[in-house]
Amino acid sequence: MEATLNKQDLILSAALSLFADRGFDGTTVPMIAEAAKVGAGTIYRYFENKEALVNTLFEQGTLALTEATVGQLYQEGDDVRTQFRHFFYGMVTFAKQDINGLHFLVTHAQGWYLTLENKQLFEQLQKGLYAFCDYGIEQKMIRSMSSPVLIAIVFGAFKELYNAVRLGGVVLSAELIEQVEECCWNAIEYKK
Amino acid sequence: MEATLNKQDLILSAALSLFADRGFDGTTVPMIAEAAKVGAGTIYRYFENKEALVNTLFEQGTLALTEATVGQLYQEGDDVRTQFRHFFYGMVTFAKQDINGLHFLVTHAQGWYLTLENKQLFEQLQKGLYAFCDYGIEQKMIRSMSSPVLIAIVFGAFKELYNAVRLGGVVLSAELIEQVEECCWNAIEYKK
Amino acid sequence: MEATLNKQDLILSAALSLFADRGFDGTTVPMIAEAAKVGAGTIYRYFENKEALVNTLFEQGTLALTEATVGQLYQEGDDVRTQFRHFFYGMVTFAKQDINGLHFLVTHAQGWYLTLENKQLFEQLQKGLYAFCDYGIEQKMIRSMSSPVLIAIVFGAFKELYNAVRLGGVVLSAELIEQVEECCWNAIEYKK
Amino acid sequence: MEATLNKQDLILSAALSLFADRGFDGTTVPMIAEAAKVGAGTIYRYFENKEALVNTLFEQGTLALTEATVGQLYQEGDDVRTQFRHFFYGMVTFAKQDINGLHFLVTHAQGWYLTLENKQLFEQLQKGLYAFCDYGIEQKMIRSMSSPVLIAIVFGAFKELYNAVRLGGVVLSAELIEQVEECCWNAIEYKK
DNA sequence: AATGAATGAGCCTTCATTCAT
DNA sequence: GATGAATGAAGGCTCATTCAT
Repeated sequence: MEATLNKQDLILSAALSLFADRGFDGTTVPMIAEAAKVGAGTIYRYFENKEALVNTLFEQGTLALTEATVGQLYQEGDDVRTQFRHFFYGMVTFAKQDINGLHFLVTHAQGWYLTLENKQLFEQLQKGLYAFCDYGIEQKMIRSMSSPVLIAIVFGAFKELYNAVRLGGVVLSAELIEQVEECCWNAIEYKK
Repeated sequence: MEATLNKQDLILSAALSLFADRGFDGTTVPMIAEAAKVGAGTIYRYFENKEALVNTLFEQGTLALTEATVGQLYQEGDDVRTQFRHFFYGMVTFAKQDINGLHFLVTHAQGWYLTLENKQLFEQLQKGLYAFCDYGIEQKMIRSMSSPVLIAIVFGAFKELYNAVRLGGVVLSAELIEQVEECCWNAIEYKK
Repeated sequence: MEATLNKQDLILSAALSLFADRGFDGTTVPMIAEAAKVGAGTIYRYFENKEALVNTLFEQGTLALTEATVGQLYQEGDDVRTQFRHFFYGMVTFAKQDINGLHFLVTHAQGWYLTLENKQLFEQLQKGLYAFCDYGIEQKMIRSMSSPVLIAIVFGAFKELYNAVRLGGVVLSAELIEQVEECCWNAIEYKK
Repeated sequence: MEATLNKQDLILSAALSLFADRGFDGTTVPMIAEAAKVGAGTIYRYFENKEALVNTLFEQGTLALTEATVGQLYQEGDDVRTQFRHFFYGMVTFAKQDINGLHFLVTHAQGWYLTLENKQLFEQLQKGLYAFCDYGIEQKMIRSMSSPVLIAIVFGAFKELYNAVRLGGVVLSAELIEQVEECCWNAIEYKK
């Protein structure tokens, strides 16, 4: 069944866990090899070096998160409140899929080892979210504030929450997620 | 003015910046020495090793943040809303004092190099904040949710915001801070 | 011929020479690596650290010397004089096999880096020799003196002699060895 | 009373103990400073560097041992047996004076840090002893053997014995010393 | 293709030596 | 003269990377 996981995926998956837990610099290639159950040399058949590996993970993650969030916005006929919900549940889905993926992305987004392309890719994601905020402000649905601040609030809250989940301190029920979504919306919604 | 800074403080300050930017494992002792403008060996006159250095910073930071936040709570005669404001402005003051300090703390709180004492110190801080949430819930001023979740939301938002400030993407005016404080309160306040 | 020597043996052999010549603290790992014609890192594939390396050598040497000396004693039917000869030629054989081995052992037997096990192993060797002296005294073949003193005399003489050989100042012929053996026996034999 | 010991002597004395115990390379300058109860910098007021310090000790020791041994030989009217006794008791006196001095000399005589002058000084001492042996052989009082071998036997035995004393395993009474002297003489005396 | 032994650059740390006080 | 804080060269050791099998 899961024998279909090829070596490259094994390596990527092992590396993601370790990077999320210990950071790029705190993770050694032998650690990844052992966790992926491959020889250390094998990693270099699939990735030019350790930096290429982290950049591959970062790119995949950023693209997936972009798709899961920005990609949910602007669905025809949706009002800003609904779009926000879609955006939020996009993050939830992304986070659920791989509890480490989100933490890896946010803890490695400023890494010195990231390529310019990947740094820009992450900025694109942020800009997409800023644009949504600006649209919501225009529609008088979202508080009139600098959109990076608004995104920081929502995204920061979400990120911290899932970090607590990842570390085992919090268990999220569907109901709780719904409440958190409401909290986040309350934080940024436009008040008459 | 600042010529009074002794070598130990120079080292601590340089290390804090570098740890905040590159993480513990991504920062080398020679990097710290160069940034502090001291010889590499000098660092070992003040700190037993690199781990002792990071633990000193972590302890100082955690104590200061505890004082700045939990220490602001439960002032006589204050209602929950006012206490929250004090707590929030405590964080603002802390963050303003050393823009790297907050980011350092949160990015290093799970580090393998932390002593048990420091891990417990940080947990104490969290527990203090949870207790405040529970009190607010009891007073029907804060939404009835698991307090770690509430703290994650407020603290995550704040942290992300100041990270944006640290990275230069956001400039905080007094007015903007006030608004953010309101946002955070809105996120968690009790709704009839 | 000796192309069969594996890396571990190359390292052990190079380390033995250097330790014998310069002592443990005066020998650097890069020195050993160069002498063994391996990379410095390779040494750590075979030995946990420099101390483990010196302890391996010490253990091997002590066991071999014990076998070569104490192991020669108490052969059935041998009188004390013959046993002494066997003991002496056991040392000769040991010293010939590796001219550095004996000097390494005696110069490192008090080292702070030795494990308790190795210190005890060396003490066992000494005790074995003491026991032989006590036996010889009982048989009225060896002078009645404290056995550590008797052993110090014979062993010290032998050791110093082979150190002179090692340093190139003395060449030992079979005949000379025989004479030295007689000298040593004369030193400790029982006189009517 | 002993306040007359100046700093230089304090340093020399502390260094001698430490070198004898841990060897030159295993002894650090701060160790010496602490044992001598002076600042580390003070050592450099009296000695150009660590090597100069060890060479000073080695020179003093070699000269004193030469005086104590070779200096006792060839006293008018003494036969070879008596001269040997004087030589032997010269060593005893030397060793008694500073139990570490003898061990320091013999364990450091091949050190890479010794100056050529000091190496030659030590060789002179050896040559003086060789000459005595040759004289004794000529007089048919000492066994006809290569004199370095004879010296190795006597000196090696003596050295090892006093090392045992130094390490606390053996206590030498006047009577025991007399016996050991006899043993050593027996080892090398001419047999009809 | 896969491995892991081997390598050496670079890390953390120590310590001989200097120098301002 | 005496000190010990400061330094940086060098040591022990790790680990990213290569390559023979």
